[in-house]
Amino acid sequence: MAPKRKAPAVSGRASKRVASGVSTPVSLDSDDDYSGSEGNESTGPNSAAPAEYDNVIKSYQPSSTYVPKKGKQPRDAADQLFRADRDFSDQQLKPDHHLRPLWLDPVHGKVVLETFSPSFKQAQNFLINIAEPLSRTNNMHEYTITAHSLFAAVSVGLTEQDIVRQMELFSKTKLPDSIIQYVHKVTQSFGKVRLVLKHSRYFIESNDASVLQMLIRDPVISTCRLEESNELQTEKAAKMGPLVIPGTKEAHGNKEAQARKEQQQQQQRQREKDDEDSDDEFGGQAAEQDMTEFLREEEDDDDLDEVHSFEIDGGKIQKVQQQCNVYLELPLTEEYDFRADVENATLDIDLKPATQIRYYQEHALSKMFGNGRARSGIIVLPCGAGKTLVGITAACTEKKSVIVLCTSATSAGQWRAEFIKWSNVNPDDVIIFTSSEKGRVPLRACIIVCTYSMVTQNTRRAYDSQQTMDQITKREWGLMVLDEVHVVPADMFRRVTERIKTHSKLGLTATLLREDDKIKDLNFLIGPKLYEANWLQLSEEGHIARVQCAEVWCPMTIEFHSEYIQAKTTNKRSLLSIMNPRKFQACQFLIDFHERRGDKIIVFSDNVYALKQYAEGLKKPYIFGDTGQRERDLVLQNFQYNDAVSTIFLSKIGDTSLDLPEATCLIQISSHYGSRRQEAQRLGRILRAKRRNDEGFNAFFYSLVSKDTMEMYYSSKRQAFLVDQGYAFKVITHLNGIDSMPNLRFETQDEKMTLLTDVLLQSETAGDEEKIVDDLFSDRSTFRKAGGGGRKGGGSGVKRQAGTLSSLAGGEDMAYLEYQRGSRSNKELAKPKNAFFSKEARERERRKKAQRDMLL
DNA sequence: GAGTTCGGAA
DNA sequence: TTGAATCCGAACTC
Repeated sequence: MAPKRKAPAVSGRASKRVASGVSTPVSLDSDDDYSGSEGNESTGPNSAAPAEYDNVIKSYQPSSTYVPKKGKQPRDAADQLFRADRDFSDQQLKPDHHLRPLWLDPVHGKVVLETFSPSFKQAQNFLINIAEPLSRTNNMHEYTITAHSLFAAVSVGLTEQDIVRQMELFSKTKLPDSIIQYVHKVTQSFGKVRLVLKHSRYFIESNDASVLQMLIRDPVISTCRLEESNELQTEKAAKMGPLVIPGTKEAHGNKEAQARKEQQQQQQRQREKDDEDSDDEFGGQAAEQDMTEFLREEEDDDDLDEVHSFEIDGGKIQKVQQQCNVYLELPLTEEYDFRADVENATLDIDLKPATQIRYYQEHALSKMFGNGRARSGIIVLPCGAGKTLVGITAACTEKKSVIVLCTSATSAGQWRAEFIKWSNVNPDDVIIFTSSEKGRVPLRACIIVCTYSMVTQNTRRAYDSQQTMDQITKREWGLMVLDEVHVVPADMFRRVTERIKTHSKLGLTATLLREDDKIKDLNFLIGPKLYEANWLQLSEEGHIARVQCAEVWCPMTIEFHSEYIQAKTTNKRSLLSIMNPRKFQACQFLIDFHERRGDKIIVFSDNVYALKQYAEGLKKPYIFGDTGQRERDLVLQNFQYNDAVSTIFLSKIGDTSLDLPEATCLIQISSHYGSRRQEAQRLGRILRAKRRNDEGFNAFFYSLVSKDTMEMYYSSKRQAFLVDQGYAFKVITHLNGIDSMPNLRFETQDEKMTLLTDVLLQSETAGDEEKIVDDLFSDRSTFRKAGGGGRKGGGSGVKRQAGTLSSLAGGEDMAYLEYQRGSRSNKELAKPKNAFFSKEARERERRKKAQRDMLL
């Protein structure tokens, strides 16, 4: 028997959630015993909590029957990390705790996983199912158990017993009652109620009539009902046999694939065996069982029951979902029994025989189709790991009409191409619906690929697109694939789930995060997160590239820094820190270094002015929003095929809309505040590097940061996601060899000063272009006034004139002249047509010429 | 094809 | 923790 040891206090993010919670049983002055956290019991100070707190309380973490040690008075700043509610030192450790990898926080539902533990792998597989990963660093992974994460666990087929049994197995301490009770409470209520689409009508369905009776009485839900009576409809539930997902081992009869598969399986078994061996040390029974087997076994257990239901208004689904999910903690699961569906036509589609999906894709799909039906939910895979193929395989499994939504017209085209590439679908059945390509929607089963905006457009719809839209909203879809699903919660995009009637929804994304809190809406708009891949694991296995991340600290020059200190606006400050000459030099050095290694380099800058300065200063081609399509293609083609062009500069246009499989090195010179998603997305640009399988290949990711500026703060914030994924950022404070580099820009004081004055001038006028442009008309102040406001202003008459100079260069005279001449509308006349006066036209010409010179 | 409008991002 | 300012793409119009 091991002596009683102290369990460490845990602190961190999850605890924040509880900070304001009424339920936290912390009290420094009360000796009352706490019988629970519900807050409406009459013991303890919480009894005073007003009734409206009820929901808040409910949504909190494990209802705690755990009573921590009585608090002590805080003594110093660090003391809050060891507050009474986080001090679990009185928890009894199991004798063989060193073999078990989990630390459980009985109050906040936080879990710390030791990666060096012998049973780390099984514990991780298990935790992925029941908890949200917060952070995965070298030695510790941090998870949190929430209502949603448990909901996801239940929805992929785990039972309360499975969860408790495994937790007990992995935990270093005896499983606290608070957690057992929480799991019980949550699993009892979750997965009980389903949302079902039948004959274009929506029903709330359950095997348990009493739950539905309760819902009918709910004031919000009752208003969403279609029938008046309290009678429920009742019918027998159907039962189905097992299902085979295409592209998996069961699906492949073919010998060769079989052999290959078997070899892989054998390796897999060997790996598992290794893991098991370590298991046996403490007799882990359940851990041996792979999660997918769990899923298969847990199938069809509700076949005996009758199914009860009531109908709700199709337009109020979101309201019902929100009510159930957020307030009643009774999330609606959406499952589509597509094999029993005879109403909707079957789509003739299958994966091409040679197509094999990777193990994690299969894993993800087995979560979706685990019980023979299609569950709605979200699958998280890093860029380049084959999200598209997951979507296509899902479509091939259901074999019903599919609608694919993507963010841009380009990616719509790519989806269509991928469908044709991987499956045997008739190309005529894959229809693109964007503003530039409006296919006709046939009545038969088909695949529609369209942009979100095409579906969500509210006003001014072209006639033919309205026609197509009607076709889409009128019919029932089997599967809706939402690409880049993290964009969906934005209020606009909510409409897609409202407008399109679909039986199942599959969300795909690489980065399930936003800086706002709308991300949690996904839980009821689409469904729970079904699967999330571990980036590091995939890169170790060679599915995506290995990446070295580094943050390069560039000291500010004295002049720049003193200007930075004095700068009044953040705009000026950020420009100064971006244009820091030392940073420019670092950039130049890194480009040179990697070009010589044979890398293809992308340099990102959010700031367009800086982008131009850097690119032109280094004589490299660049692309930003205003760059025309033809020019873009020219630059990209050269980047891809021309060895002389190894570096291109991109504005944030490159974040999403360009496909750049050649890139192997990425340098970031400025970025948008603390956006973790942008950082992750940019990293994603090099994950699909074609050369990733070369021996010892590494991709590189640099962030250039000016020291002693806000950039330092933002940079650390941005990295949070990647660090949580397990990436390590090296800090480089000095680039070896930069001092001896020939032709370094901004070496002389003169050059630096010129740059500084340029930057200062720019920062004063940035975003206000008309001020600097027009040297023909010198009295700026007058015509700016005359211009009638800026971008947002201008109630009547000519709108948005001041957006560019052109609107008012030479002021009203030009416009007036044209007005007189033609009979065009006001709007059109506001801008002078004469290219000579247009700064932008001149600028465009100049740029085109410069780029051509560079490329040819 | 160029320009306008709108909405999103964070 | 919030907001302004900026950039960008899609859809539509002519």
